[in-house]
Amino acid sequence: MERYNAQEVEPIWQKKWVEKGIFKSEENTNKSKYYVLEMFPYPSGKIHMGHVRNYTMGDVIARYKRASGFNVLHPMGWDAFGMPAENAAMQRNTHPAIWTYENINNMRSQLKLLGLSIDWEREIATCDPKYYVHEQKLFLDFLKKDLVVRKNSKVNWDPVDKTVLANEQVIDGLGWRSGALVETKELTQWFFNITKFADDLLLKLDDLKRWPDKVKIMQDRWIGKSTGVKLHFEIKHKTQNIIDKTLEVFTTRPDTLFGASFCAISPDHPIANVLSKENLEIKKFINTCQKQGTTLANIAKAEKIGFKTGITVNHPFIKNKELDVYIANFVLMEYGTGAIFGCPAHDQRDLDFANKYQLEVIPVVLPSNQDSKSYKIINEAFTGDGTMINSDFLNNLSIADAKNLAADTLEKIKINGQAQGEKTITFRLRDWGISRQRYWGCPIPIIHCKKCGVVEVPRNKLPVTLPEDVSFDVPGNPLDRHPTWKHVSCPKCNSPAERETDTFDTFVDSSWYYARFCSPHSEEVLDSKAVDYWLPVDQYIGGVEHAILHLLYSRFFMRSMKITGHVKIDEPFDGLFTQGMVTHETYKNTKGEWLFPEEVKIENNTATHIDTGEEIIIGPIESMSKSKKNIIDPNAIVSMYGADTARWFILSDTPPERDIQWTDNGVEAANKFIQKAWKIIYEGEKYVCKKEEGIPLNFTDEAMKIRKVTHKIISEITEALDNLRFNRAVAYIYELSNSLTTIITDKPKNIDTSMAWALRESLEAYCKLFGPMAPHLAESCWNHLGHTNLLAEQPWPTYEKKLIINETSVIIVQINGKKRGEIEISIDAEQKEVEQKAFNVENVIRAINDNTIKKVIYVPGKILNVVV
RNA sequence: GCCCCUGUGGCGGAAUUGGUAGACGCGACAGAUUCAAAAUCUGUUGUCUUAGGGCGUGCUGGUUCGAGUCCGGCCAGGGGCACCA
Repeated sequence: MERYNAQEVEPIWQKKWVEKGIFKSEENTNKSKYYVLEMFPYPSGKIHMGHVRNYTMGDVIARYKRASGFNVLHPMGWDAFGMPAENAAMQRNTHPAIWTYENINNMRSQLKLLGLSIDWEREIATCDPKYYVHEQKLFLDFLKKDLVVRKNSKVNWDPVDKTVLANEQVIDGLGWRSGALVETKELTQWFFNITKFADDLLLKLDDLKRWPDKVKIMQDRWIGKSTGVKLHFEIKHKTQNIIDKTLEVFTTRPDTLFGASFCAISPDHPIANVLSKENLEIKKFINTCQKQGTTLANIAKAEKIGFKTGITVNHPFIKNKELDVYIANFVLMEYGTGAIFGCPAHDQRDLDFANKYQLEVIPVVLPSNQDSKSYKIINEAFTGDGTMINSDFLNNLSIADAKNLAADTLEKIKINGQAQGEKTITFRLRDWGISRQRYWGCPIPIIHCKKCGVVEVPRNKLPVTLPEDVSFDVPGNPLDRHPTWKHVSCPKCNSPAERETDTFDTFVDSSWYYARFCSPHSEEVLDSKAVDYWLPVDQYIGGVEHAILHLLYSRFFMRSMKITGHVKIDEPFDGLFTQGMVTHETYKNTKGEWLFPEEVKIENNTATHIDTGEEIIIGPIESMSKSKKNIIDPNAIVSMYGADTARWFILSDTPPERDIQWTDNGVEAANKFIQKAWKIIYEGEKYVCKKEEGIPLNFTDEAMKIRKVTHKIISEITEALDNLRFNRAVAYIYELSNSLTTIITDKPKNIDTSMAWALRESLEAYCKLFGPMAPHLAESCWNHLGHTNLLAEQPWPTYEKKLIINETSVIIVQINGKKRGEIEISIDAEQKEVEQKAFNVENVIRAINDNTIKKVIYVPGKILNVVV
């Protein structure tokens, strides 16, 4: 027998698939469609094991669905804009475009080695003007429908690099590259009006039945809807520069108003701002708060500090009661109105604050097990359910009723001609800022004219492309300092004007790429026929790290594209699957330096350096990362074992949503299977009938046995793949392998025609079943069984129901819930019959002994439990 | 602090949703083959045992004829959010 040589064989099948174009997809309204999509990669230069896992899983689904008769769309592209290209440009003095396209070429060829069933003719790169011209059109469409707003916002500004930093690039208040103290700068920026859909984005989460709950919960909390009351406290005493007559406060607990003992505003509140100008101590205090916000977050989190402003407000319900207004470090300007009233008894933060400044603590909610006279709050606020006390007209009500009554009452009271309070809904979600002061992104198609203001670039002048002659040797945005690029004439009045030099956040690029894949070459933004046919994505697969932003932005884009008439539906992804990470042991030498796995030799649980023999410490298992060097290069695995081994390993043993640990033993086992399967087909083929032979009338018991196993396993694997349980599918493949091995190693000499037929049936099903997971091997096996067509074009095997139902079943006999024996009996046997047989089992007789039988429970086909 | 997930042999993990716990794989041990090794194949492999069984799914209590699965309380590990009024 020839050893199966994956490295030699795999390219041959890959070439055949391409030649026959079997992964090309076209709209075909006669067939049900199935759109499989994996999150497209950032072209960093090399694929990593995370990619292998992601794309292998998608490929299994794509191949399985294709075999199951679906018209499958399975495209691939590149999330090609973004900062790493600019960083590379700075470090290596190359152009971002050159670096990016080189990386794309590398990664494309690496991905192709994996034998993925991708329609490469649909490939897109977001940095391609042919792609982003449509993004610019979409932006202008959104602008017309008021989905885009322009407003001021604070950004992290690195004064050395002269650039805006993302939050994650600010480390302890310093720029990650320059180390400069990051400043807060106010810039006018473009925003997508995502808050417009806040309610709908929240509500429709319920309809996403095939999304992980985890992701839905995260989005729910991110949107952060809360219902409450916006209260206008009348300001009683104030300093001269304060012009406000009321202090606006948001609360979800209007029921606790009678327990209010102070008000507090955020250090960033406009009133605090005014005060800081007239009072140096307040200014100092605010500065301390702001420092704590970034650097000392962990230390400061416990301590609640405040500053008494001297301003007081009137209590809305209690005449002549005034509350002091503090500036407090724990009040956030970004949430609600940036001001609160404090009810220490029923909010821990407020209680901590009140205890520090000796403010009164009035309990207004009484837990059911407490007495109102003795009930006191000392160090722990009570946030549970109860009845109202010390609350005048709210007394004895439940919290819910008190909330309603308090809110209704506030709406009726008028101060300064307006209601004192109104029911309000607030969201944590804020509008999506999309302006980035960077070069390597999609230009925002806007021109700023001194006379006409903000002017759209006319559609026929799109795309606004990036200038190529830029340098990265000086800090700052190359678009801004380019000698000619930004200077244009106003499309409206023709006078000198300037281009917008900001580019889009790269999340914009990835918020609609899945739609563009439906018609990647269309002159329109989206071809409605294609989009209506293919969308939504039936199965989207990617890392959970995109649970919020990318997925929420995409959901926003679909809604917006619906308003602009590009699509007809709201939700982009019908099914979502978030796969786990790939992990590996870590290795360090005694100096504490990380080592690559290939530098380490492990014997009997002790590790030594492969060259020097020095002692190596085996560290914890962590997700593969360059910094810890615990990485395995997919290329190395593919060139050593072939793609099928890598694919097989990544699918085996570990459930796909969990982290998978990469081990050498695991890879060996995967490779062993590849060889074993080939051997089964190679040896088994000697005994099978001709492929055109018809089904025999009768089967021997032996033949029947293998047929039954085969059909059972077809049904199991079908179910496993329907539920993305790849590890279980692999286990069932092994089971069939074992059954087939037994037959083949027995080398049946007088094989009869029914066995020859059953064996062919089984071997062909076998190939088809592992086909989606090890596609190259499957083609070789299919070919060896005498077929000249491609397995990738064969239909998924079906099972006969009657072959997976047994005529007899094994009934477990229990005494008091403990297994005491088993009997085999016809599937439709009556309970009486089962009992009779069971009571003749030696073990059962012994166990019952002299005890009297109290009760007998019979679960048909499964269990007979005798209670004695 | 809050929320979510996970906890089953030496290891990765199965268990049709309340019905034989440990499928399948790895590792280990034994045997076959071999001059020998690798590879391959065949067994054995939760644990204690007086060989009848006993005990076993993080701990603990409960519901049930019957619990890995359901409910209450805890413990541990991982992830997410974090002063959200």
